[in-house]
Amino acid sequence: MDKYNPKEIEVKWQKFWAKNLDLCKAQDSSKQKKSFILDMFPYPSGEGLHVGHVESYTATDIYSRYLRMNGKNVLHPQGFDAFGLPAENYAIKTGIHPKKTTQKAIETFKRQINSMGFSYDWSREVNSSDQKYYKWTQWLFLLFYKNGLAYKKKAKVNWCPKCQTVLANEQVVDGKCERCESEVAQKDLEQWFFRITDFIEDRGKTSGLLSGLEKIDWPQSTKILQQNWIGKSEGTQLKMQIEDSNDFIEIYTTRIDTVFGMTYVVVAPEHEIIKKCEERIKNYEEIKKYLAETKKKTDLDRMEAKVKTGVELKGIKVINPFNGEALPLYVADYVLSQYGTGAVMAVPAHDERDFEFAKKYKLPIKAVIAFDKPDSLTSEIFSFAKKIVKFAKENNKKIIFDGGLGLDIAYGMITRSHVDVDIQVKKNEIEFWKDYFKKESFEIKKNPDERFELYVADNGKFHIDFGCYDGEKITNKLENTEFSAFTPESILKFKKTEADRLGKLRPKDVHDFSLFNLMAFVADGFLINSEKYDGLTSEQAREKLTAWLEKNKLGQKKINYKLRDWLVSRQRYWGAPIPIIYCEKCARLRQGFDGQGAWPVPEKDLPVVLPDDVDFKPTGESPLKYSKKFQNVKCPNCGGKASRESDTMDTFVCSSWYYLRYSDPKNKKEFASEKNLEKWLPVDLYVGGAEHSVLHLLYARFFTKVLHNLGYLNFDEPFLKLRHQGIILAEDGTKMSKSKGNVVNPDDVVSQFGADSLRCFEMFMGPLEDMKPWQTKGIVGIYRFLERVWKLQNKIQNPNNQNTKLDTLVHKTIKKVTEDIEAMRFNTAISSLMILANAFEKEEKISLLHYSYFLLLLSPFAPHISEELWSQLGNKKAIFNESWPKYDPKLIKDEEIEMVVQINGKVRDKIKVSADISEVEAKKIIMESEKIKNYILDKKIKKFIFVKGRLINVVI
RNA sequence: GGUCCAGUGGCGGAAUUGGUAUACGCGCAACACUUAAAAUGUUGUGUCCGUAAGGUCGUGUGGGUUCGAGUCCCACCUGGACCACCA
Repeated sequence: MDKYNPKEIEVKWQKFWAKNLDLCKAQDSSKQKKSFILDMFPYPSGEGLHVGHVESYTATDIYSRYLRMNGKNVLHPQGFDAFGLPAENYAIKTGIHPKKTTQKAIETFKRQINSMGFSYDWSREVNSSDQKYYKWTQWLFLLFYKNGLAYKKKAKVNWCPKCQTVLANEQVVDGKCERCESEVAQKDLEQWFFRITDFIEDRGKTSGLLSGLEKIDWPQSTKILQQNWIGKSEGTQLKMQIEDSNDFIEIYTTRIDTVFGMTYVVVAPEHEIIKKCEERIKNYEEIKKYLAETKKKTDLDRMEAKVKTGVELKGIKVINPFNGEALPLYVADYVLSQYGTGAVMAVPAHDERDFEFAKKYKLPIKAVIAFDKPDSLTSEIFSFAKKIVKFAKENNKKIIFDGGLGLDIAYGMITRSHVDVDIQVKKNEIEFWKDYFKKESFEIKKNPDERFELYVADNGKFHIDFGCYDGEKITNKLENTEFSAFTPESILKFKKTEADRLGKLRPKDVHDFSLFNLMAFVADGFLINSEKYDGLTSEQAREKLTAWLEKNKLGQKKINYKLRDWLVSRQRYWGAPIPIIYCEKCARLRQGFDGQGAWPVPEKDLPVVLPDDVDFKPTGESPLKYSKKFQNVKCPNCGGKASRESDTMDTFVCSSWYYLRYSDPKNKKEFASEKNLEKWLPVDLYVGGAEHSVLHLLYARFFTKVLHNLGYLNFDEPFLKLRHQGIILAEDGTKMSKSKGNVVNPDDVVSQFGADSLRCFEMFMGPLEDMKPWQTKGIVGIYRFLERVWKLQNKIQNPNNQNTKLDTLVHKTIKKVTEDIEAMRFNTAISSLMILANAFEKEEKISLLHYSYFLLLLSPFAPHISEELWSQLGNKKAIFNESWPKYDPKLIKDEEIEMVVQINGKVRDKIKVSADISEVEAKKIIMESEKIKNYILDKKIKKFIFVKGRLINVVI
């Protein structure tokens, strides 16, 4: 036998698999049950494959191989998300065409992927920059267009000055470009959008982007992320008249219950009312100046500004329809024009931002929500405290008394005040006080155990934390307070310090302290200062107030979303051209954009091919505009001279439907045939990074929903089960990055240890979804394990006497590995394989059967070595399409177990007993044990707890 | 600021979902093999006390529920991820 030489055997078997393509091939016509196991197709970057890719691809490869061995017809394809900015930017720098760099990168990726032994069905490879693919991306665009789901409009859009293109909202992070991190500016441009907002809620039989989340098996965190991104909020839209005019301002609020606390109104700088009322505004110059200032600010500036700014529109008052109050109107950039109506009612007593603004401009603060009645409660407990003190004096007892109002904090704000009383009594007088509190109908919940433990007494109105002291051991807090602490002054002081400590609300900011008592942000409560609505709960009030508005035609319920329509056009070259033709002549016929007639490219003329004769230098306009080859086009309607849309599509459009194409990648007539779509989709398992939680995953769901709604698909969620792989960090715990030079190149690892070691190591590092640091040293452990597996073949011999202990372990391992793969717990699967290998090593001889089982279990993880050892055993068939072993339930049962003997829950002994020992027998055995007898001595046994096959616990 | 997640040896991480905490691997130590080293193998490896047998404490901190808590509940501390002026 030779030494374990991964280099040699890995190349050998990769060649074998490449020659026997059917092994990986998904069978369109097979009757076996299908399973579609998908990786997010990679962007073929020049940097090559990353260990992070290897992690998720290994996971899906193990799963695919496992399913194949279980007789499933598995579709496990791979492809390339080949359009995108990096290749184009590289082209700008070097002049090398993106097509070339992309092609080269794809070759590298494929070489690296194949060197890992992944069992992809390459016959179904897709490449989004291939015209055979983007023909269908364009076709889908037209389908959207024809159904009113793609439209062009002038809008304020995110503009990245460095990338010289617009960006989707989703691609702007902290006001910066997701890609190059330069600050994003706002520009008014005419752009193409997809109506993703039409699919937030259910549409016919198609479930919406929100409700669809309920029926798919995705990580909870990802679902929540999508929900938050969609940002549904239910509120009220309210019309408010401008004093002495017929103009109205419409505002949106989720807290109409606080409407009586409105003390001013604010509009966004972009709000139309400013222009509309220009003549009436007395300080228009000042306003103009402010608007100019805010226009200069980027979104980032606006967000980072810690102090809110704004200017009053003098001469204009807005009327609160509920009480007729005329309120001042402000323009301030803390109000966003894109959300709601771009105008808000300001309730400084109950909204933090309004509060801040009101403080700065000295605007009135009116509280209209209370949370309980602290004043009445305070007086009640105050009188009770007096009563206790009096009683103590009468009976010559001494107590230490501390108390005050406590503040409950939620959302970082005060939501409720409650009464707290701490009483400490002398230890030897505790029985006396217990009796007293019982008489006062306090429930004593827990016996204080005659020590310094508090217990809670509760009479339904307030509770008392009750403890005792013996003159020495009292808490610091109580030491100096005796009962003098409990005064109205001390309560106020307590509240002040509490608020100071929180740093949230400072009483000095509020003129009237009783107001502070009642003030709270965010939370619901009871209405006060609200005329006939006083006493209602916030929830009741919202309903009544909205109903009143509806009756008077001043407002209605309104649902708002944060999600906007998806901006899909890009002023860049390396993407799929948008298949639209503009004709000036036809403009009258079909008013489109900028007075042009916009015509979809006829289906027979697809694809609109990306031309080669372009200058990549970004000018702010699409490079395609200057390609003669590209622009030389006739109007599909009148045949006259026309021009093409020169923008390309966001690469996320290409990746929103690629999974459908895998079912029928070579189809020239359709994006995929109905038959094949029905055969393979939806995707059964999708694995990829959590960074795609909103962008790609939301867009892909949107595409599926559109196609379902239009009758092309019979499912409305593309990915039934989704799992994320965690990021692999560099050894120092930081992110791997080229600039830091701490990137681990899979090629290096493969040449040193082999692909099997890398695969197994990445799976062994920890749970798939966890973020985990790379450990170069750790990989030798896996290599040693595989080396030992290699050497184990020396021990194969068919021993006559069956080794039942090993039998049990082998079958237990089959069970464990099977369950772990199903649940994608690959780390523990490998560890149980190691345990079995260690057990084999301890044996002088192992049976061929046991070893074969082991290899079958190992093969999805380390396919090369398994295949090699399998063939060395003389097997003709590749282990690749062997059957997955089944465990024998009879064999996994231990005959003898170690029963744990506990005394009061502490392990005191372990006794070897038969596995199905009964409680009676177990009792008998332990009562005879000397060790246990010593513990029990003459103590009374209260009871036994017996857990079959596990432990017995003696309670004394 | 909000939301979610996590905190277990020197390190990566296990723990049948409330039942022997630290599986498996790395590292470390001793020994064997060797002229020597590497490689490999064997043994040991949470803490404190003890020659030992054995015992003590022990899963971020403090409390609670339970015969029994890494696991459940409450409060706090620390770290991470995502979102963040969305009215």
